[in-house]
Amino acid sequence: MLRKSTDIRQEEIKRAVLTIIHRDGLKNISTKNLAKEVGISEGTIFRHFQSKNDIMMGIIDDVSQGLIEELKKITLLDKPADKRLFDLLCKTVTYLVENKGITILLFSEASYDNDTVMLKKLNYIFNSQKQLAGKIISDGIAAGIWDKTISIEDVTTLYMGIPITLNIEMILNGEKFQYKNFCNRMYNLMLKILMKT
Amino acid sequence: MLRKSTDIRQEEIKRAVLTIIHRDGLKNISTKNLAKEVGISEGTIFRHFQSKNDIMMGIIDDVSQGLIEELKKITLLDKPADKRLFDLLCKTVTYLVENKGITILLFSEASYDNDTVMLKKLNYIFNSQKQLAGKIISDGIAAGIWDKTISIEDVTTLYMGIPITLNIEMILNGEKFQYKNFCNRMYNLMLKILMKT
DNA sequence: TACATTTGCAAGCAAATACTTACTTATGTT
DNA sequence: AACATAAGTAAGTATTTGCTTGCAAATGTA
Repeated sequence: MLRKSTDIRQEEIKRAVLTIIHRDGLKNISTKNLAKEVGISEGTIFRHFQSKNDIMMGIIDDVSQGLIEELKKITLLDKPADKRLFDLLCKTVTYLVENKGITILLFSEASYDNDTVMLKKLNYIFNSQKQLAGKIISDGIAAGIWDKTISIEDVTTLYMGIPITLNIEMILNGEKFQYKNFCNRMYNLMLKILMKT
Repeated sequence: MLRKSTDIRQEEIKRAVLTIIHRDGLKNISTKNLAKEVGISEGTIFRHFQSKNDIMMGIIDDVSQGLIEELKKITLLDKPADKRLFDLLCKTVTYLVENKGITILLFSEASYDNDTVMLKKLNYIFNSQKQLAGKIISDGIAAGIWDKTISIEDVTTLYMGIPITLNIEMILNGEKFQYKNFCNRMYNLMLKILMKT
């Protein structure tokens, strides 16, 4: 009987959630299937997590501490705004491609039970991204490289559509979808919006 | 005992699905809750639908025959491309606001069980919108009002982010979210992308 | 009025759900 | 070697799930 620490098992279980969502769909993330995927018994899952909801919360916290913290660093770097916006977008796209299933989870959890704690966490993830993009755009305008007449709120709303569309395409078109150059292509469109007229 | 025809009951049941999703979350669309919302017994639901899955399929078919057919009409109207693009976007936004819960349903069904029939229906809904927008943009370029160097595929990908972001905002910000002028604001951003340089 | 059809419901079904219990076994420490 | 602790399991729990059954009553039609 191979034994592993709670730290390691927690990571394995969280990873299994994303694997199952991406491969088999949301319907199949039962604790029974989760256990099977990891190769442990169902009871062991509850040795390492208090509840199934705690697993989901854990994954969402990972996104906050992983992706969002990375994006903050990019935003605060001492680089021109256009470079930072490009990096911000590409980092997000890369993260979503490498963690397939995460947007489905975020979206479904957001819609699952109108749970306020969950909604706050998801609001943070969504609005952080939006605000960081807004910060960079604001910097670019201040630096004189972008159009000062545009509405930052509107541009960031449109910006937030990019990662979400990416996920819809990933679900619907599966392996066929081309993420190569995806961030470059979307970045160029954003540039045209920000461009001075 | 008040009795209604299957036609009417089917509409009531489908409407109840969207109401519950929007008000209480995805978790609560059990046949028991559905029956309670409509004011009938659980058994009666299965008098009017063969299965719960058939209810979902019915709603998705409604979107195809309702929204998508409307959008097709707009696309084929004899109007300038810019007017049609505006109408297309506004019709979509209006539909989503009036049918709150529908995007959650579409998205969750798409991710629920990797069911090919369902995925085909959803692919049709997604790609139809994308193609109709592409058709209008292509017309606008042919008419000489828009930039012929842009990638229609890229612009329509970005375009598809708009209705989806709208929904995320509706879920996360609830009643606070301002849909007023939403389509105008997004339309103006699209125009800037399409603009000749 | 007679009768077939449609719509309704209460009660029940097997299967699945998240989670618990009682107990075993491996592992690190003294 | 002795022991405490952490990690594991099989077999349960109560509850919920989508769906069925048998029968009653409303409705349309002759």
